[in-house]
Amino acid sequence: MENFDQLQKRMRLEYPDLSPRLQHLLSFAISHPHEMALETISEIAQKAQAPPSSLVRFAKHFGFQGFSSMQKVFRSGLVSSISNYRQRTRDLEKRLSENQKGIIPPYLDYFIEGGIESLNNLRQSVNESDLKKVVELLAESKTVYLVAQRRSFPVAFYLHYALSHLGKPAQLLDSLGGMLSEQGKVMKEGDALFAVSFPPYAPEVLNLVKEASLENIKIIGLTDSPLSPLLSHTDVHLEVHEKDRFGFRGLSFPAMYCLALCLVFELGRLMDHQNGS
Amino acid sequence: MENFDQLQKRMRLEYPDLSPRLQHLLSFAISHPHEMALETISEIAQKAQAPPSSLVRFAKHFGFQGFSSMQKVFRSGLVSSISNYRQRTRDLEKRLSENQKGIIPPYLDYFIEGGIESLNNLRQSVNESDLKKVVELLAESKTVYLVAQRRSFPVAFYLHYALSHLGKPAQLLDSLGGMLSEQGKVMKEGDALFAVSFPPYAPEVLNLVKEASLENIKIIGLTDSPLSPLLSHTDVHLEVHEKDRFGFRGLSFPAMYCLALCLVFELGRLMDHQNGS
DNA sequence: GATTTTATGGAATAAAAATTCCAAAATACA
DNA sequence: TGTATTTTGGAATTTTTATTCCATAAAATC
Repeated sequence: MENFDQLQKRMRLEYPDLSPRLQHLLSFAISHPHEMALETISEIAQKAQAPPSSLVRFAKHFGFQGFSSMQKVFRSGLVSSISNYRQRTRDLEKRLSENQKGIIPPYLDYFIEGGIESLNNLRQSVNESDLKKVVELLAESKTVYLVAQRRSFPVAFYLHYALSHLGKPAQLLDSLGGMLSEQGKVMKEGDALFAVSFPPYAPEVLNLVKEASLENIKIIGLTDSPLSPLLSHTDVHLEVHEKDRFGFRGLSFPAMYCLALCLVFELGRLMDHQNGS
Repeated sequence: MENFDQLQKRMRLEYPDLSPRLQHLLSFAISHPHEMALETISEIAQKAQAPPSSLVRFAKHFGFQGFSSMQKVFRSGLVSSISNYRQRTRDLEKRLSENQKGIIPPYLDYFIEGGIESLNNLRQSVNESDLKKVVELLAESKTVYLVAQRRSFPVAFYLHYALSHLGKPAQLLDSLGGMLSEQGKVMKEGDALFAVSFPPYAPEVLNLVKEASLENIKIIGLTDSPLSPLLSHTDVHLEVHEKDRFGFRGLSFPAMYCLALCLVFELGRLMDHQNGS
């Protein structure tokens, strides 16, 4: 019997020649191998948003007698990935314990562990009522302005993208051409300013926040510590503590993005709810 | 639903009080969890040298409705050995679907679990030699150009920030004023283009990549699937599969940022090493 | 050692899952 | 624009799988 890796390779190769539906199923199969291995044809069909018959057709296209025989290959792949995974974990543990000083590459696992730890910490560092308050402020405000500089900037960009897609009026204060302060002048009472700032706290952001707070604009802060200079001007703030790796603290910000995603999601729900009722 | 570890514990405890046949099945179940999880009742019956009805009886003895519901627990145990957070996610998903009306569920936890799962998957989806190749390409190139649009843009921005801080000449092609194509004209042989693209793949990025590859610029791709249109022009590529949450697939990209951070770190090491020797 | 109770296997049945097939929709082609 | 071809979804059917039930065997109790 053909093994899982071979099958996957073959599938990737044939992708361009498939019909739209089969392409769709193929990309589902590749990104959800566990589901393909373990669930029944109708459960998979539901998740992949396709009828069961298409899955049978899909299997047949790749030369299987039917869905079931294809699933066997996925199952064998699952089992072998388990042994690989266990092996890898053991290896990593061994290397780490043998070699406390210089960890031996690949470092990727090490960064992954750090990311997971940051995410786990997030559970504790964010309290539910602050989160709720932030979402409500965002919902109430006419326009949400987003500001961040340097390494925090991607978060603001990301929020701007997500809010816009939600239909929430949002403006990114990107400091294009050094016009940050001027960009900020557009804000009016009833708007909210979402400021993201991590050390070294950019003074431009701090200034903007100060000015905005004088104009009665609601300020939401996203930062890393209770000592952040931002906090004296915010109406609500969320705190995220990222785990550092070799001094690269929070460069990858998994917890922050996760929190941002959650915010947007909750805002979406709230907005739906308000429209619906 | 009871989880696999709890079940196993309970089974071991009851062992002495079971009938001979059930004892026999129990020891089979414990020593062959994969079979219990994946095969059909009759296949298991055959391997365990017992009739199928005994397996049903076995399951019922432990309070299950039948064999199938017990098998689900074994399956969840199988998967959780790959990523032990997955079961929790499933439980959460189930709770969410059971309770769709107005509860205040811990959505943040749900996104956290998703992030953790993405990070865990990253271990499997990135292979070491590709990663190494990317780092080497970055090290060799005179200038690294970064391109991405829309929701992928923050990653490119982030990489630009990190590379610059490392002392690696880097340029962000940000499409400011719609000048993407013109910005790309600056690239010369000896440079590298790092393109990030996730669905819906921005055509501008694809075009830029095509043009660059004609000019003998090394192309590095960061994308989500082997089916990405980018891939036919890249010299190396890295693949990241983000877990989706309520259809918000990869909006928060924890795995991608983690990978990017790791890349930068490895590049830094390589550069240090080359300068030092 | 007879009788009651419990355990067991396997055939019959029920349930679930996979597959087939056909009509309708979409697409390509003339 | 009409016709042929391909693709698609879903209901009907078949196959597979799980479960029930009962006759028989084994063990325990008296």
